[in-house]
Amino acid sequence: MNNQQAVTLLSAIAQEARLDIFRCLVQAGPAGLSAGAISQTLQIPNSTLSFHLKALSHAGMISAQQESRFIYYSANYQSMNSLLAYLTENCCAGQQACCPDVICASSKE
Amino acid sequence: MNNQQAVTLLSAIAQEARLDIFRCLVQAGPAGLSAGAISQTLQIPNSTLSFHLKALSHAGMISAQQESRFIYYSANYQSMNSLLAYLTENCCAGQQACCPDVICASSKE
DNA sequence: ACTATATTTCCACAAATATGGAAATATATC
DNA sequence: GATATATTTCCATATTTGTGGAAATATAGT
Repeated sequence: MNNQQAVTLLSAIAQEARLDIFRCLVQAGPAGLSAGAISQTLQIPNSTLSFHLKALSHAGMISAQQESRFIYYSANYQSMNSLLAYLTENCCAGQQACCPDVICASSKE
Repeated sequence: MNNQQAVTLLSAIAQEARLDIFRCLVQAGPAGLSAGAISQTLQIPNSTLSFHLKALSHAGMISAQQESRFIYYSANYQSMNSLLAYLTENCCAGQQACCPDVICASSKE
């Protein structure tokens, strides 16, 4: 991960509609959701949704997988985690206690 | 943390110069760095740096603290961690194994 | 007050981004 | 091949964002 890659990923989710879409997919899990399901859940017009899905996909934040007439989109967990790691890299120059463990509550139960 | 707050924070660091600045401060620790030190380290013109520091500060990603002639900027670790938690909230609807613990390597040693 | 240093504001311009209706393009079913 | 559904492309427009020189504003030391 470098600065530009991180900016690409961050820009992808630094937008209300796209952040909603991304979190929706993060919570949906690896199976993902079809464009239609996302459109219906989040009440986003088709053309607008398509624009944002493309942006997320192009940035590498999500992946698309065709299945018959539907296209299933899913979060790219690897990108997400690389990004989070980049942001916190060498945090506080090695002095503890500045940032608690908060990643992925679901992986902690 | 809600969608708009998260977008505000993400937008703040979704830009090459600002991401550099932010990471610089994350690594500098709570004591922070003066505007001049940042300008010198990252080779950013004063007016441009000021613009970006203001953006980061206004978004709540960093904090400013005056000390004599200098203004020390430091990362707002609480914002950062809230943001990371929001992104990964309810990840995979509770099924493990999608996202490893990656937060703040320095707090793990 | 004068000088030096630190930081911000002002400004004008260039570039990128977000929006949604209408039409076009898949893909499946009858 | 006709029809229905899913998704994308096209387009024009409005808005936001990034840039850096020059001038203005702090703050400290002499």
